[in-house]
Amino acid sequence: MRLPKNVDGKKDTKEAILDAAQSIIQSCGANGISYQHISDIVNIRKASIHYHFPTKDRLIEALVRRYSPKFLKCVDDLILLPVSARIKLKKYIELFEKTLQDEPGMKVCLCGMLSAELASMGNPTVLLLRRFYRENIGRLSQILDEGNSSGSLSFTGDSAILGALILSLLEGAMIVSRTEGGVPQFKAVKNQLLRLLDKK
Amino acid sequence: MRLPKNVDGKKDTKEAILDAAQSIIQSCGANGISYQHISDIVNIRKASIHYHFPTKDRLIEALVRRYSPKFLKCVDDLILLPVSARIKLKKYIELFEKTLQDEPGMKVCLCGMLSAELASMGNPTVLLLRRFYRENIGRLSQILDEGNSSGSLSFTGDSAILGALILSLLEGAMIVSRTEGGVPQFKAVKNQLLRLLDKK
DNA sequence: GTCTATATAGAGATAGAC
DNA sequence: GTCTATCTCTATATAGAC
Repeated sequence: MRLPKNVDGKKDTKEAILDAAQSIIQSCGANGISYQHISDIVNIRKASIHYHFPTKDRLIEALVRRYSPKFLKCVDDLILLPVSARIKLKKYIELFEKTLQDEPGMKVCLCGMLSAELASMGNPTVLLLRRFYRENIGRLSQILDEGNSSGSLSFTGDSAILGALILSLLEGAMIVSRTEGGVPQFKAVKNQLLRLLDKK
Repeated sequence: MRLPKNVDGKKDTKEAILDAAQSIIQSCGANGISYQHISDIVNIRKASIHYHFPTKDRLIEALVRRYSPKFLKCVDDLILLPVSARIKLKKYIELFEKTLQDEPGMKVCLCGMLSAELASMGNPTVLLLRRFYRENIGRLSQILDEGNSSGSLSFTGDSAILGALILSLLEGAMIVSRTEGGVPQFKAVKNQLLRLLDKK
C-alpha cells in the first residue's frame, strides 16, 4: 500500500495556497489579498500559484467551494446531536464564534467577507455565496421549527425569515464586534438572542 | 447678502468628491475605490483630488467624519418624534433600509463596509468607526429602555446588549440581503425583529 | 484650484527554462 | 510542478505649469 505524497506532514500545495488565501481574506478582505501575500506565507513563488489557480477569480471560487460544504457539514453534524433545538442553535452560533476567536486577529466568515465585496466577485462565486446563505437559512429554519414544536424555543412567524434574521445577525456581529466590543460582545449578543427566543 | 460660491447648483468640489467616493465604497467596498473612479464621476482630473485630500486614508477618514454625525442626527431627530418607542425602532431600522434601496445597486452602510475591511483602515478611521457603533448602540439602548417602560416593546436583559444585537443585525442584513433575498428579505427580517420584541 | 506629466510601486498574468 | 524573468496595467502620489 502506497503512502500519499505528503508523508512528511507537508500539506498539498494546493491546499496550502487555499489555507493562506482564506486566512488573508478572513482578516483583510477579498481585495486585500494578493499573489505576493500568499507566496509570503506558502513557500512558493507567486508565479507558481497560477499553475494551481489560473486566475484570482478561480482561486476565490475554489475557496468558497471548499468552505461552504465544510461549514454545512459541521451544521449537519450538529443537527444530528441528541440535544434540544435550543442547544443546537447555541452550537450553531458558536461555529461563528469560533471563527471570530481564530488567531491571529479576529477573523470573520469567509462568505460574509466576500459578500461585502460582492461587486468584485465573479459570477460563479456570487452563485455559490447565494447557495451558502440559502443552505444555512434552510438548516436554521429546521432547527427553529424543531424548537418550536418541542418547546425549547419560542417564536411566532416564519421560521425561514427568522433563520435569515439569525444568519444576518451573526454575519453582522462578526464585523461589528471586531471593530467594537470584541469576542465578549459577540458572546453577550449570542446570549441575548437565545433569551429573545425563550418563553417570556 | 452674498450668495455662496456655488449659486449655479454646482456643488462644492470637495463635497462632490466625497459624494462620489461614498457611493463607490457603499457599492464596491473600500478597496474597490480608486482616484480614477472618482474622477470618472466628478468632473475633475484624478491628480486634483489630492489637493483636497492628500492621501486615500485622509479621504476615507473625511468620509466617516461627514457620514457619522449626519446619520446620528437622523437618529436624534427620530428619537424626538411624538411616537411610541416601537415606532421609533421601526423608523431607525428604516434608515438602513433606505440606504439598501439606494440606486444604483443596493448600497450598504458606509461604516459597515469599512469595518469589513478594517485591516486596511488607518488608525483615526478605526477610532471613528468605533465611535459610530458606540453612539448608535447608546441611542438604541435609549429607545429600547423607553419601550420597555412604556410597554410598546418587551424584552429582558441588558438594553445595551440588545442594542448591539440590533445594530449587528442591521449591518449584517444589508450585506446578506444584497447577496440573497434583496430588499424584500430585509423588510421581512425587520418585521420579524419587531415581532420578537412584542409581548408574547 | 485644476491641469499635464511623471515617478514609483504593486497588481495579475504569461513565457519558457528546468 | 516550480522556477526566473518579464509584460502590461493600474494604483497612489508628486512636481510644476497655468
